[in-house]
Amino acid sequence: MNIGEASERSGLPAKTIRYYEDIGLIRPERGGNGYRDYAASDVHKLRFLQRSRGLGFSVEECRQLLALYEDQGRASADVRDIAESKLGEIDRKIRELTELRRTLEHLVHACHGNDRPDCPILEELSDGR
Amino acid sequence: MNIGEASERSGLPAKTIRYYEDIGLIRPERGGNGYRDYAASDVHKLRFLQRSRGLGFSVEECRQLLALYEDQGRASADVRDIAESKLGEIDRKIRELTELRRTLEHLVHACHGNDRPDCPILEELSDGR
DNA sequence: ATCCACCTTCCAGCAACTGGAAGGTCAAGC
DNA sequence: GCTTGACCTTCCAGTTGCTGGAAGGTGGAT
Repeated sequence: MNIGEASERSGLPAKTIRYYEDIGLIRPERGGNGYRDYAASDVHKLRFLQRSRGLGFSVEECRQLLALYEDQGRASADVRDIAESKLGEIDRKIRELTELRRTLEHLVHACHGNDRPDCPILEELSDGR
Repeated sequence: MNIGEASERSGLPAKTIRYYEDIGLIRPERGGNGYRDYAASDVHKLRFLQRSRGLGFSVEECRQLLALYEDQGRASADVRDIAESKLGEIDRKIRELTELRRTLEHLVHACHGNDRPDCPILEELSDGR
């Protein structure tokens, strides 16, 4: 399929997909006309990139994550180690996100759209906590 | 306190803190010597920025999130609406991260460091799923 | 007085896109 | 078969969000 469809299916802008090719992340086939030709498995990888980039992994980290998928020697202990360390990072991110969520929800509930002056979070803040 | 201590307490490099000042996110006092002088509440905001940036919110989004904190008219419905939409985004991020975690864990368990050729995820991939 | 670790500004470079120009391709309709 | 329009190509420049380094001022300790 052409880049337009790959873009639509993966949720990544065509520009970004071309950029990912420039830096060697995904290497689609080329048709006789010079057009990029994406396989369904490429789209799968692009979606994977889209998700992991959106979650704060650097492109280099994504390259590693992707390598876990692509590794032809698969199942090596090295590869598993990388995956496990990424798992640790993901867990940390989930924890932080959950904490941020709690903070914000607290804010939403405490400040429920009226003008009462006793928002506990703002007081916390001005306390310097 | 000076920028060094603010950096240490917030987990942000001093460079980044100065950059955040450049773009108008945090405006510390200045001492007679021209040094930046951070209040404890500034550090609180910096920590908040550190967390939310690390979780994939853009600087502009962080500016909005921060505004929820700083809003002097506090508790307005507008402010609450922004907070609620951010809550939605956070929930989505948590969901995606959880999904990414499951995918990776699957990989770790399926490919447990030996050379057996039947990694189910790789098969899925080459299927084009 | 002289360290040395801190602070300042400024300017340059990097990562990861993003937009736009200039031009080639292809299926559809006349 | 020719044109139109939506696609595709490369290339180059700009943006965002830092990050490093130079050049120089500050301030507490010896």
